[in-house]
Amino acid sequence: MFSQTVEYALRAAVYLATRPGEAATTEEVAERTQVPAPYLAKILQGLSRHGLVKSQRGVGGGVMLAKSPEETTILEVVNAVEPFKRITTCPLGLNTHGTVLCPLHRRVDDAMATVETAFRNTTLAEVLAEPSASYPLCEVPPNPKRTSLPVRKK
Amino acid sequence: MFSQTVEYALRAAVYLATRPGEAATTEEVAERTQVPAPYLAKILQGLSRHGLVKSQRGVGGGVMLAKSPEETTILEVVNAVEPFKRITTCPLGLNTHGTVLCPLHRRVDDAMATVETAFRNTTLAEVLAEPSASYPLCEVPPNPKRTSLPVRKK
DNA sequence: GGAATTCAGGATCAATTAGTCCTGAATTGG
DNA sequence: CCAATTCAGGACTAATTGATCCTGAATTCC
Repeated sequence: MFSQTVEYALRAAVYLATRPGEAATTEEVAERTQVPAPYLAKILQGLSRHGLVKSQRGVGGGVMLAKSPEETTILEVVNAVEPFKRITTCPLGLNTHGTVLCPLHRRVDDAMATVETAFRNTTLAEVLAEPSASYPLCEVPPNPKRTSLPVRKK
Repeated sequence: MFSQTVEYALRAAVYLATRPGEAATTEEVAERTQVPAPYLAKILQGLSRHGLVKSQRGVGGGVMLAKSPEETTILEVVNAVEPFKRITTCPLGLNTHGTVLCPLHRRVDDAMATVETAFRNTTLAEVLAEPSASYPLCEVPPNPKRTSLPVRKK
């Protein structure tokens, strides 16, 4: 129901939320979220253009959330990569009755509205705070803060 | 959020529900639902294979709902063309914690569950019965019953 | 300044989805 | 039986989505 890209963007956002104010490299996020690194780079670019994350080049750089996890909703993340498109006019193009949707599209749009609202009301902080048997990304806890430069592998 | 194919299948199903027990040709359904006829033919084939519609070849043939509109839910239609895929296991593939989803995927799946339930609880008859300012497919009422063979155009 | 690091952006490729077309088989009516 | 009708199914094309790769620009450290 949601695209691969949305799924990837949410994973990345949640991971970044575990390290607010701290830059993580694309490579690191990719490993922790199990997303193909080059594709994730594109997605993060998109989030950056939409002002959801800030990026910094060079040694010690990377990407970090632009706002706090408390202020970032998962709807914002979704909208940044793939605008949540509600049904506002008749999909058949026959706008013979203004903005009133037919019963079919009314019901479909109602379902979408429910999802949109749920996503609007959920912040990254809430996702992280939720008591659960598993960590946010089905993973072990986040990396420790980088104090020195990471050792280059090979 | 839903694919074009799902949208088309729902339109076709709703249209057929306006004429229960009566066969409509693919061409007729395509015109009334504004769906490309050859593509709709494929979709109806799928609905037929899943037992949602019955088809009949030859003069006077066409497709009709296999069950009554009261017994056909929009979830059945959706599932016939594109199975509603809930999140049952960790999408990261790290099934280190059985069937417990992490908080992120728990919330996403909850949203999907809401939609699935709404669709399961809505029949085609309910869609048609809903009082509204517009007809089910943003259209004029359905064609009258075919009493004689339709005149070939051109 | 130079080397290493890290993101930005474009070009490209592969896979999936959407849509078309053609031939054949079933059915009906003369 | 023959012609018209109508769906079934396969082959094919086009558009979108998912994914990779390469070059360049910004940044840091020495």
